[in-house]
Amino acid sequence: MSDHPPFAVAVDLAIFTIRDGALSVLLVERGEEPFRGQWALPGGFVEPDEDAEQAAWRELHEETGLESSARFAGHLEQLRTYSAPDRDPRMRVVSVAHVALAPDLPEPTAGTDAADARWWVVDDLLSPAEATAEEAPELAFDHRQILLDARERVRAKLEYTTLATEFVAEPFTLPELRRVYTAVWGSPPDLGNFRRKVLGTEGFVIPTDAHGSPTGAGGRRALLYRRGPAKVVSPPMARG
Amino acid sequence: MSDHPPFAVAVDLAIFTIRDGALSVLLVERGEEPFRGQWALPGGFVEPDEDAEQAAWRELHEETGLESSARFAGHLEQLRTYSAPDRDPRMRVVSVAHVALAPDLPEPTAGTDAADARWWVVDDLLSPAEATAEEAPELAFDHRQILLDARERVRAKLEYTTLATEFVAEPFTLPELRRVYTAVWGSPPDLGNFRRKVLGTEGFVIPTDAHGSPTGAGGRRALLYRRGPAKVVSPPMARG
DNA sequence: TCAATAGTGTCTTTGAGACACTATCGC
DNA sequence: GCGATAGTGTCTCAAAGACACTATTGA
Repeated sequence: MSDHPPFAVAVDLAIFTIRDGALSVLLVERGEEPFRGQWALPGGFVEPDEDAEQAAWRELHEETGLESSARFAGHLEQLRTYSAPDRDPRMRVVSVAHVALAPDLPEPTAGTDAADARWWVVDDLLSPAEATAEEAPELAFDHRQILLDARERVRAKLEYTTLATEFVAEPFTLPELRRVYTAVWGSPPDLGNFRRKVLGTEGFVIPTDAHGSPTGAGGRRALLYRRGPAKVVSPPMARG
Repeated sequence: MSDHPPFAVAVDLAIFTIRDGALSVLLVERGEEPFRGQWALPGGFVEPDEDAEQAAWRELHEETGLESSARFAGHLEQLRTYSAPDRDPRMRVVSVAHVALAPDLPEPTAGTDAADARWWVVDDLLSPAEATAEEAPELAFDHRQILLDARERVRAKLEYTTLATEFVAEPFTLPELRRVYTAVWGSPPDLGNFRRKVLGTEGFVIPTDAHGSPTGAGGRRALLYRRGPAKVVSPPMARG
């Protein structure tokens, strides 16, 4: 009972954004063993002087290439810890997985130990039917399970929090915000009911007096909003 | 980036039960440094051949004294991981905290490295107003924060899951189940509305044809139920 | 003027909140 | 009978679901 065998402690990140109307996640192609050449969630080891959340922020900045530039504007939270004894063939590693959300991040650049990095459509990666244009790779380690859990966390939190606003850049329109729900849940919430819920929830969004640009050819210009201070939505917005 | 400093990985448990109508948690008095003599959540180090959840189950059995006897019947789930660099003065330890629920566990016996072990009323430990009969000890390490997070997890999960049934032994009456909500949320849900919700949620409880014994002196005998297969309550039961 | 998108109004249904009422027990 | 607890019924109100309708833009 008094021994405490050494472990390595890592963080892994499921970094989500909405690209072309689809929930997407950042993966890196591993440049080193194990799983060299396979795609994985970005991550790294926790340093001696930082906690897991700080390590996650650091990795997030490194992987998204926003290290030196302005601060990352999105949301980061701990998901859960994965600790199966054989999850890393090299040694005993427990991983504290995190979920990050961001509006419209730039195309990533490969980090120091990654051969490549790019966005993938989450449903392409997780759906068994792989009739999609993209080849959907198997993920390294237990990262498929982490990604499944991360997607479920995001889906659930859209129901009872204002987290969706973290997926859009300010200022944003209500149709943009609605497209976030459409991408995450898989089908669009009713337009009228969606507006009633968002606008009827105190502090969800703050109206501005400006209008957005037209989306395509023709169509009314939507009003622009900013994120409000509210964090929870009660009662929750029901998932389709 | 390629170094991976050694950590110890521990599990800590917030083991809850309802005793005398109050949400209670099991604490152990530490028999060794650091924090010798202070009260703490039970826990221990993860062994090389087990994952965190297995370690949590093992500790749960050890601490509740149910090791050799019949299997523990309650619920166990991961809460979150605590990893502040200075959370343990001896060395770098990350703790994967878990929450466990059980009906009516016996008075615990001190484990190998604990001087004592007993149940505490959670509100006595966490409320700033310490006008209670019990002296409310400061908790060792960051265990006060873990207990706060664990209580909030349980409170939240009573809203949208059938988790409350894990706090009562089968078979149970609806008034017993209602007392679980009363203890966790701090005030009793309306009796009629509570029954409507529980009985109207398919698979929450399964009726038997037996009646319970009278509670005190006089009063109708309540029908007995068993846990149903349902895990979620939708829409959620609103917290008072 | 038409297609496309943004936004409003309203009827229906569901379910929670509140609370009065009835039923069954020990004494 | 009475007090105590278990259980039922019902009125009201808040909010979601469904969907029709109006408004504003570019081509």
